[in-house]
Amino acid sequence: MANRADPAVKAGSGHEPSRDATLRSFTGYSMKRAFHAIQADLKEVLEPFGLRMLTFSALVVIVDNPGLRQAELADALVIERPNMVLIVDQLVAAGLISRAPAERDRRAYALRPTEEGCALYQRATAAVRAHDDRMTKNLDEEKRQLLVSALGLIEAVQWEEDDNGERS
Amino acid sequence: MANRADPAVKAGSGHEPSRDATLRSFTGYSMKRAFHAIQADLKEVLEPFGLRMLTFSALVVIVDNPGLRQAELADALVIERPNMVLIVDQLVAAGLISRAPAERDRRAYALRPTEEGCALYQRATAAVRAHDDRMTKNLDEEKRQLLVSALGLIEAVQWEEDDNGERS
DNA sequence: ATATAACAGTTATGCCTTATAACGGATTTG
DNA sequence: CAAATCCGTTATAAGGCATAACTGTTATAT
Repeated sequence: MANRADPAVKAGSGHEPSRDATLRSFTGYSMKRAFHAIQADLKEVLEPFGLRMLTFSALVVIVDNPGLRQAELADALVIERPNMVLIVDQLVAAGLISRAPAERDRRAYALRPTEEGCALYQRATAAVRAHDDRMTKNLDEEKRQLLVSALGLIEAVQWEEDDNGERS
Repeated sequence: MANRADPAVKAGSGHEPSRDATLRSFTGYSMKRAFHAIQADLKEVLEPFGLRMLTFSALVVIVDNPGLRQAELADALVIERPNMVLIVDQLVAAGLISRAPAERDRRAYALRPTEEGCALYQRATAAVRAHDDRMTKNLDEEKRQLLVSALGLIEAVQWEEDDNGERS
């Protein structure tokens, strides 16, 4: 039980030494707070481009993988298909991508960036890269890569945890 | 400018090497995916206790800081005061905390855990600790602490960022 | 070939989280 | 005392996320 994190922070001393000491010992809590900071900053970064986090992410994947279908896009971004509809709608309405019927399958749509989409992709990714550099400016490159690596390992746990579901 | 991340991943080769390669170069994107995995797992962990992430977090802070006010609790968890009301309501309704009038200030409430709250705190934190260990099982202790440290440094950027052209 | 299952996109719906404005009551400050 | 501030609250809105159910379409099985 007490392998780590044994703060026992109690009030009453006179100054409060961060009232969330116990929560701080949980990786998820620290991640939530850090991600919240990133999210708030990124929102302001993307606002001038008329993009949100999800529309930006979708645009990037579409530019990098022109012609993919909505289901593939949803899979890549780990978004449920129903929630993908509005995101694609918004990108189409903004003239950033086109939703053309897919070849050999009249059910699906092939998503491709327009010229405006490609242009905005360039400017937005540069801005987001600057944002990312700013948020990680207190980390040297080694620590930053270790952070990303650690995040990937955490995400991967869900796939190796109980290998029940997928047959792939 | 091109200090890192130059994927230029295009489709068409035949096998798709993760369609979100560009996004993967952004710290925030990796963090979102990792946090998403943690959140999903934690939700199931807390469900048997009748708790959500926010109610659990609030309960922990209240147990660790008995007698604090709602505004202080909201501050500690970086939650807006209006959103704190329902969380506290839920904890009170579950009989886990008490909302007693504060001394010397008839506006405020002093939040204290009940015995049931303390008991649930013990069991829930143990379960969450196990969950956290499970999610970080692929990280040795050094990397895990480095991860938490890096997350703290990222979160801290928002407080030291005033000299730049950003609006506060 | 035809019935059945599986799939792509969509609609509708609901829950949770987050954010803001505004209010009444209480307290502090000038 | 008057004004500003603070505490908790209500109302409201937007966004993210998840599920069921529906339409057409494609693939599969008998």
